[in-house]
Amino acid sequence: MLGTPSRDRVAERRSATRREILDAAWEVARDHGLAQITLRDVAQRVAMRAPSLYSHFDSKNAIYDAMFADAWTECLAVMRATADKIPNDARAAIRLYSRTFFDFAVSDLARHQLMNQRTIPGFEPSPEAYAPAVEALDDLHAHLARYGVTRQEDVDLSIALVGGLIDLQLANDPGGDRYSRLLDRVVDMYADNLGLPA
Amino acid sequence: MLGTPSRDRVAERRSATRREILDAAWEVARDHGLAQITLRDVAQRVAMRAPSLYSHFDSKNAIYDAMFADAWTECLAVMRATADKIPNDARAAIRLYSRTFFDFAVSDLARHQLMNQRTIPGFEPSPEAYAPAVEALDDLHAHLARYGVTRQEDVDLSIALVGGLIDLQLANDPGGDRYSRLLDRVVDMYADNLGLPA
DNA sequence: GTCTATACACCGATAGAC
DNA sequence: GTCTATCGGTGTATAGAC
Repeated sequence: MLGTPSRDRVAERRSATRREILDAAWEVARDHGLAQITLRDVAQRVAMRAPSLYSHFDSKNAIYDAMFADAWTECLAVMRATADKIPNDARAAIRLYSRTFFDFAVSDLARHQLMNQRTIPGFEPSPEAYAPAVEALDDLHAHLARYGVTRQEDVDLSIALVGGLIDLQLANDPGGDRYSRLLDRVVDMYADNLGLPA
Repeated sequence: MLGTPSRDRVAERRSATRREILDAAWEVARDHGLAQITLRDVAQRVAMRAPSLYSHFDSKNAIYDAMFADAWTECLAVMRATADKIPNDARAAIRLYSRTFFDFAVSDLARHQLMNQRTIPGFEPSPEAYAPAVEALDDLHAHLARYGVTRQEDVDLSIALVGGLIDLQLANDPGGDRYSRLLDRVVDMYADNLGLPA
């Protein structure tokens, strides 16, 4: 069948177009803010009209959903990339793990708002988009378990401690280190409280 | 001047109308979410048309601004109402202070989003609206100073610790106590780290 | 002064031609 | 699959009634 592209080629082109749209959406989010994304603005950056986006995404929230999956997939990759550099010492290990997540979160405000805050009015991530986030959480549990930290409330606490610093860093000193430099201290407080060896 | 209300009466009526509009706005925020406030919805609850609100507020953001001042003024009042119940013991005092703020924040999601997060797209509080927030922060500094906690980074840390728990409580277990019950433990971690007497 | 009526520009979303 | 046209909704501005 001359001139008829294979089914794979078609699927590949569709997937590439989806990727271009998502990249454009991230661009808009970083330029004007996550909540300020408009379909017309995204469409313009991929040389389309706004309604054409509906051929690739069911709704604006579906774009947010794919971006949510994007963000947590990348986070998972970053966290696992440091997994083999993790030292044996428990405190040093938790410090590195926390620092990696902190730096990842703080380096992109729009991404952090999408991943960790409920800043978009009607948006709730779908179970599929949530999957990599659950995977990252499972990794955290496994990571802490290596040092004997297995109680749910202890894991909850570690998330609260790091999250509190991230939020303030982004809100009150974006690009600075006012709260970033408190991270190691907080991890040590945490380790002390759990009775981990100094 | 029979039938001509005094200047005071007029100002009083205007102020009362402003109050009614703000109360209606809070109602909408709690019913549908802070970002879902629409002028038409607020107007309907005070038996007006949307454009009439512009006789009392310059813009929608001006309503958010007045609500922001509202929230921090109330917070300040709540915090000061417990000020005379503060025990002498440093740890117990910081525990009570933290608990009071935690409970206040957690009891109203919309209010917390307005006070402590940047969830409304174009909104930035005016200096006047910010004043009670600054006052509350000054109170916190003075409170901690009574126990020898004066370094900026130590104050920052206390805010991050409590704030991290508040955010997770509202996001992951609204109405529950999953993170609330970790608050005293966090305060003790903090006190230990600062070397406060046990 | 206060409110209404009307209008504008923009948004997400849909219908239908090609 | 992409387009044009359009719909109901939003915040906002203004002219004019009372």
